[in-house]
Amino acid sequence: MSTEAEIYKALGDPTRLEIVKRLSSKRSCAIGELCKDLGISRQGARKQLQILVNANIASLKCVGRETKVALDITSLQQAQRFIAQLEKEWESRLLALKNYVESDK
Amino acid sequence: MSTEAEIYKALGDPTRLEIVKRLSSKRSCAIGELCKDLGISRQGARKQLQILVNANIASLKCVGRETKVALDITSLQQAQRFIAQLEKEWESRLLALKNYVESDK
DNA sequence: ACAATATGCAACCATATAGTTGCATATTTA
DNA sequence: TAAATATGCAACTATATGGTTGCATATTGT
Repeated sequence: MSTEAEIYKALGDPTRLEIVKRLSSKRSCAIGELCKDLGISRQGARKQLQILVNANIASLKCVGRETKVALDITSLQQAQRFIAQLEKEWESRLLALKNYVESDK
Repeated sequence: MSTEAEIYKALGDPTRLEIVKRLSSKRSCAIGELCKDLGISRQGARKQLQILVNANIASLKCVGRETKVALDITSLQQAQRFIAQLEKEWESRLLALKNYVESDK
């Protein structure tokens, strides 16, 4: 399991976010194809992919001589839930403040 | 306006995420108070705060000799919408695949 | 006025990060 | 089998990052 910070950190780089965007609209693609799209070296792309894999945002599967990359949405959902929780606390605090102000009328 | 990657990058550090958590349950607090809670130097906390401010996740307001820090949820909401959009694309792709497979029966 | 408090700015440091290149290995195809 | 393709691993580099300390400045309380 990844921590929230790990997941956000993985998403917090333009190259990796671009990878995630591309994977979200593709079924899966090979590393070689991906690095051409990104305009960086294969090894550069591979390093970023490993970070996404470690954060459970992407998964790799060897198929013959290719390595297929696919998106894994579980961490993305975890990240989303975390923000939703923050917003919930924020809103309940605002509500408490509102009640306090109104009780003072 | 911040890019998605900037927002995630800002959230992708344990110290900054801790700051965000604390701010979500507090109305606002001074920098001095915050750095004591975090167990790091005031300047260390200040640097992290500036990153959150640049990402529109926190805002600063001078009040006398204090600087009050408050959460700004607009960027958090933007980050959440971005993930929601990714998931939407992901799901529609899965649905298309499902339809394709079933049409093949 | 003066001490205490709360802060900002800048320099510094150790480590992490994003990318590169070179070389070795496994799979496919001719 | 030999060439072409797709990849992994390791070393290297320049820059970014997270934190520190030192010093200057503004506000508050006695």
